[in-house]
Amino acid sequence: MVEPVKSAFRTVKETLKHKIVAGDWGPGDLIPNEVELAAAFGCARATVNRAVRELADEGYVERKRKAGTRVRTAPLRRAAFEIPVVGDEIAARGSVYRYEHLGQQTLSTPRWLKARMGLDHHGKMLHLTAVHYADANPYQFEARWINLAALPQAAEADFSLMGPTEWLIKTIPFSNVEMSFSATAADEELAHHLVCRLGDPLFLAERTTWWQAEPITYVRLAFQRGHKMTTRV
Amino acid sequence: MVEPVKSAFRTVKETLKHKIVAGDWGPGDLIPNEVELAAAFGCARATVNRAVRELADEGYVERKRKAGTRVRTAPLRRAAFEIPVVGDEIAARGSVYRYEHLGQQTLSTPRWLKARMGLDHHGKMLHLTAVHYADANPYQFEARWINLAALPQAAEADFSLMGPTEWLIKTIPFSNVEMSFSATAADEELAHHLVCRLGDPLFLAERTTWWQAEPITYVRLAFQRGHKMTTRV
DNA sequence: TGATCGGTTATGTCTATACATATTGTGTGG
DNA sequence: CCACACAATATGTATAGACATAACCGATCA
Repeated sequence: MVEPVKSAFRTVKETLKHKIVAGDWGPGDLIPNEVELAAAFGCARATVNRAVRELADEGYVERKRKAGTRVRTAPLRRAAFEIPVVGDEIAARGSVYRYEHLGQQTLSTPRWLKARMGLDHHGKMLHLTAVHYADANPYQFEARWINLAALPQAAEADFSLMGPTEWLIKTIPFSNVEMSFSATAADEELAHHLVCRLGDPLFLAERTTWWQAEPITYVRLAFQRGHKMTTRV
Repeated sequence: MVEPVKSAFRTVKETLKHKIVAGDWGPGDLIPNEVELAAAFGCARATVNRAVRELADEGYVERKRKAGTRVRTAPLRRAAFEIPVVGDEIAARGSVYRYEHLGQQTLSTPRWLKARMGLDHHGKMLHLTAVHYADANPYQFEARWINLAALPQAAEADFSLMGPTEWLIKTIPFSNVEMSFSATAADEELAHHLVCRLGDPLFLAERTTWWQAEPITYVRLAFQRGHKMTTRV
């Protein structure tokens, strides 16, 4: 547990947050304005401003000019996940990570993929499949498409040594991402590689990545049976 | 698309972010210090500080006293979801929301639930089941347990009118939550209520809620076949 | 009645300045 | 050559003061 360093704006923030969480100030209630709070806490308005601004960012209050600051009526329920690289995730759990490159081929872009990536022109895709292992157990099956029109270097990369995820992070470290999560039934391929039965329910993550508005890659990650993705808010 | 209002710190932030995303400054690179940036942008150091601090919060850079500010080597991949109340979610998609309360009973806490909620003492739980509909179609099956030791009022609440989620938000608007997502196979009950086949893969969300360190409720939400949870980062 | 125009108010941002604090690097003495 | 003290440095926080801006509210006028 990291105990945050004391500082005036943190004290103000924690004090106000406590009043909200404990219900002293209920949803919809107007809280004192910044000048009053600054006087009450004996600090500058800028200090109160930072405290209350952060509470607004975190979804505790809503602020409006002239109208003042109110406790949110419908508190924001946000879930945030850190998405680690699969190798790091497995290593962090104390297991040995192994990556098996199954194969790659250059294909013309399937229709469904063009729709998903928002591509209008024709072009080639590099298609890769791989399995990620934790110790001796298959952990995740990866099926990836890389847009060769945007990333021609991918054709020359050697994905038997470095996984496509690592290679992509190295090549374009900052990108925009759309992720979606769902459930799917194991087909022949998944059942074989993840060592489960045909039709078993599997947790599925899909991710499309853009770099400067250009679609780069789409990946479909099927997790081992029973996998859970967890977060604490 | 919301075009953010122009302001100096936003300009600084966007300019720096662009340099990072475009690769002008690569991972690990040291960026100019606040005084230099302030001079370059012709603004006060506090303005630069806010810009860079927000970039650090968003995972673009790492800051250390005396050592300076560096572009993150392993950019944080975060996925954030807004978790709406199911009724609002369905209404937002333009469908008609309907809620069907199936039943409720008071039970002693099962062993698995005590483990999950971190309860050591014995006590009663209110167990509820319900189905949420979008138009005529079942959307989500809800199985919920409410800790009566922490929330005795729940025993008197009428959950045929107001869904347990709404009731809980009203009762304890601000709480801590642990969520997890996985895939499961439809059992008899789920197949019946969600109108799918036995064994169909379903997307599952589980949520445990605490209020001031006290466990309040655990809920298991099974979504209609094919459901996807999507987010854009 | 109703639309419009200012004035008032609370938040939003910015500045200049100051001191605190973590961390690095340097130099000194053993 | 190492340990330790100390200076240098970049970020972290706080201050008072100022002006900007959105939004509410009442007054004025068609």
